[in-house]
Amino acid sequence: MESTTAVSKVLRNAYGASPEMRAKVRRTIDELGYRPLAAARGLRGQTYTIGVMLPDIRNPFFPEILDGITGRLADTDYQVFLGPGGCNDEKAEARVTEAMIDRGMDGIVLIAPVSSRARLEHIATAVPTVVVGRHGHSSVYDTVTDDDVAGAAVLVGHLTGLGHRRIAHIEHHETDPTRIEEMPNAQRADGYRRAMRAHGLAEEIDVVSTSYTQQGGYEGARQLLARPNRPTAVFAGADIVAMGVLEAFAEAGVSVPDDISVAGYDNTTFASFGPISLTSVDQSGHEIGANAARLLVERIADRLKSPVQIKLSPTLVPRRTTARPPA
Amino acid sequence: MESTTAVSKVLRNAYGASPEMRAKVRRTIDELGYRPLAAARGLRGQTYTIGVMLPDIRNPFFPEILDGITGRLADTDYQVFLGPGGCNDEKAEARVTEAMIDRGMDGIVLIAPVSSRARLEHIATAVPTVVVGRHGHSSVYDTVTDDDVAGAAVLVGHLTGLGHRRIAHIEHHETDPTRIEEMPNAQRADGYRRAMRAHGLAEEIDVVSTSYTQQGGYEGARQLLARPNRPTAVFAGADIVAMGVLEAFAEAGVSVPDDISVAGYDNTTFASFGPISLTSVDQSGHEIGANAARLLVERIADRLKSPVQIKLSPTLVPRRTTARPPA
DNA sequence: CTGAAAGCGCTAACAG
DNA sequence: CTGTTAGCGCTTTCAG
Repeated sequence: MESTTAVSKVLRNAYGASPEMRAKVRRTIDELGYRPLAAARGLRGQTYTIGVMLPDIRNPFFPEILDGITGRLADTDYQVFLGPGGCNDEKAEARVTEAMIDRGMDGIVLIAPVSSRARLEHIATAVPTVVVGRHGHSSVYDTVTDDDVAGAAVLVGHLTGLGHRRIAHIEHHETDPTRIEEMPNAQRADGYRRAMRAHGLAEEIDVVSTSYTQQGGYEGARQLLARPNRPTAVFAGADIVAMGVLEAFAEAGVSVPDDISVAGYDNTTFASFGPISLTSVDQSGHEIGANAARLLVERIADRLKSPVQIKLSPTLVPRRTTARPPA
Repeated sequence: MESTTAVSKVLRNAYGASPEMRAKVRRTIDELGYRPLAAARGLRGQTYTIGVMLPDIRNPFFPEILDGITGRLADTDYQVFLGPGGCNDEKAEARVTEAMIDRGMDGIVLIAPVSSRARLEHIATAVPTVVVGRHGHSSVYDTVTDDDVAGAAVLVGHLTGLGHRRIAHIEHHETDPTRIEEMPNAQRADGYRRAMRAHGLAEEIDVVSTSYTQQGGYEGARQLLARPNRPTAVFAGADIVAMGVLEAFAEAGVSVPDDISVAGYDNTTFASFGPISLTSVDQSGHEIGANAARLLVERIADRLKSPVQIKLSPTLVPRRTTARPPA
């Protein structure tokens, strides 16, 4: 007769069950359509559940990361659940992460969290954690990021290569000092400044601070249009920002790229959409996700292993919104 | 001394605890930073977790529904988690729903599921369920849908009102007989046919069967362009399909709306984006989500209550891709 | 290699 | 109104 212990062992591929016993149990499980209750398993062992916090469902870049994560985890027993983490809202972020911890999740992936460093470490102490999209090391969690400085540089290089000099940048306004170091938006702005200087264009540096939203792009573009000496190219910190820029330019009768070139960052589906065809920087979200999942599984296996930082290289995707500046 | 029972009662706002006791317990909970383990609660009572299955993260219509759900649940103790349910993949859908049941979720919302009727009823038998976006009644689950027939009619009315007669429709090809009755795509195609007949345009009915993807829209548009007698307006079954249509038309040098008018369905952010400005039908996703959440909470409270079907009315959002047909 | 027994953190019945 | 006592379904000792 199969005991509950035997079933448990088979389920967990644990040591101490004969091949015959395994087969027999497997057969019976299939016949009865038995499914172990993950919540109960969690009380003693694992829940086989991994939580992914997405700050903004609407951002078309995140699905790429998610695909990378689920793809990497597809062959395992882990199930991924997404926590909707209210855009740029620390409170909402805290609520979701607490909820994940309360549900006994085995590990969590935080995508571009806005919480303080201290909170991230607090979370990582409670449960194995991988942070995506925040620069800056930690002794308790692993990180996977895109090299935003390099991405900004390659984009500025593309524009100068086309002959642009007056290249403006629209950034997401950041006040918090630690976040200035860790957030991708700040890194992109920094990369832009460095690249401009490297090309001898320090005098032309022109940064507009709004936010990484379509509205932010729209407002930023309006400000740039009001300049006595308009830029010939605009580097928007994210594709969604570029969308707002394109909208403002269309409204103002500014032709892209004939009058002004526009480039984004993230290579979202928006950017690749034919009629828009936005030049952008691709972060290879799929790889980011796959790496995050791998690191998380490793950390679940060994919570004390020393943290890893992975930095991936973005690539430029030139399209039809960038061209030579008007003669 | 507070007993575990007292704490449990306070946590659940249950009957049988004096105000003083409540206050005292609350204070101690705060001091100790105690958090109840949801998994353990679930073993006896509820997990305070609600699962939402999204078939496709990338579809910009779904976030609206999600906002409606989370908004309605924000003031409750329920926490929402999303299950990523591989686009149009019954296997993936089954895996996610099983996972939700295994985790002891208190209720689940299925958004536009593709699973068979039998499977939906099976799920609903195991856990309180609300199905969004599938027409057709059930005795075990509630449904919330948009009136797709009415939506198609209002759109066809808009086009005939502009003077169009040759109005083509691009639909998502459906073979399964039950799904033909239940899926929104089939309802929209049906609504289109009926509306055309109602306007005395039975002879002009022209349906292209591809899929609700950008690629499907692109291919459908190519087919329509190859017609000896091109339509003057195209009703794409979904905004994402309209995107593909616009791309094909742009490529072929067909001007929208001067040569051909184009309309979509769903009123996604894509459609509202200025430079695109696609005429579309708004499903009020927020309301759909809010209603789904309400029904689910009610069903969790009383699993035997008789099922409710809510059908919401869509509204037309006319924009710049539709105009009078060329003279 | 197998199975009986204890207990994970909570809630539900019950007795005080 | 309070506290004690049994489990929820699993995993994990620990004897056999």
